[in-house]
Amino acid sequence: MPGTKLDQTDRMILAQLQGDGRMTNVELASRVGISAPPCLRRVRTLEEQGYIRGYHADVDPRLLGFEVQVFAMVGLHSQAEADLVAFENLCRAWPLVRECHMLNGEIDFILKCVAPDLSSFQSFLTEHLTAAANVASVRTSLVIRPAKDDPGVPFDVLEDRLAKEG
Amino acid sequence: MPGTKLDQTDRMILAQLQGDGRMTNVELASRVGISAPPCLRRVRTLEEQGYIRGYHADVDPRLLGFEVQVFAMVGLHSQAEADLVAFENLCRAWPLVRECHMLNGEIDFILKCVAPDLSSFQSFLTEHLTAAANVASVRTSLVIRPAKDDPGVPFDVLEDRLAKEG
DNA sequence: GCTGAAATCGCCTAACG
DNA sequence: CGTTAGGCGATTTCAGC
Repeated sequence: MPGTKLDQTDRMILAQLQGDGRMTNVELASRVGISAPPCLRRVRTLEEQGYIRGYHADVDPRLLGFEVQVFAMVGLHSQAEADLVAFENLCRAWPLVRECHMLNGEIDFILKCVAPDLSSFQSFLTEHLTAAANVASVRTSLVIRPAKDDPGVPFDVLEDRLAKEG
Repeated sequence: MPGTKLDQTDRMILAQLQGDGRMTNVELASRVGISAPPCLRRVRTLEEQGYIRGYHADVDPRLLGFEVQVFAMVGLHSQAEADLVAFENLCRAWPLVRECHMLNGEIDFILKCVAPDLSSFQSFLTEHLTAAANVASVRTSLVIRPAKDDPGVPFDVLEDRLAKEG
């Protein structure tokens, strides 16, 4: 599906749209040094081939009343594939769970959660997460403060790498 | 700074732009049931007041050659504020570290990292992260597969909550 | 204050070279 | 990939609720 490999213009487009996803196409085109029509064609292709998975406004959870962010490290009793998938599907159904990643090592999953306040998170924790089938252990850590939250991919690292390879 | 409280139209705008940050303003206006000019004014206000922190294309790291995603749990020797800030600034300077959150409990920080491959991550780990001043312990877990990665805030939970309060 | 309607301006996006 | 060109969206202005 990814099909074609990207040239530097494509990578510049991705870097620009990662930085400002609402930029107009003419602005984008001028920044990457081509005219608008081919720029738009490239963007459409990048979307179709999956390089761009979507565009999202970055909304401040705290200002909207979600005061609490929590990381939850989850261990399961069974790591059989069917049981892993079952737990992933549970996570997808829980709106307070925003991210769920399967890990190697002792922790099976890490979950990034938000909640309006501590008590509603505790309710979720006791009534849903720790109560779920196959869940063996849950360790939670409150986010005291977010120190860095950059989107996606470091394009400068990518360019460095490509430069060294030739 | 947040100043005014949001009405339901504002929250619908946020929910829509979180779902598709590149939607045109007329499309957005029709979805939330008002005409384009007031809709645009609301969006600008939401941006100025910090409810919308930015717009970002969601770029696929793997297709761009970042095959490895890692969570790193970091413990520090000193939790004095100056030392915490010093570590946060290090993280901000490391491009492979995409997120850094200060936590309560035994773990002081959790880092979400990306890297082109395992060996470049190992290099970063040994030469930079574990070598950094004040770092006491680092535990890393590779992401086997991402199971859920939803942006921001669950607006359905927010609306439920507001409905119950009246 | 807010919204909506009209008008202008600029962008998007075909078709073609 | 660039240029042209027609249609649509964005944005200001102004009037009404």
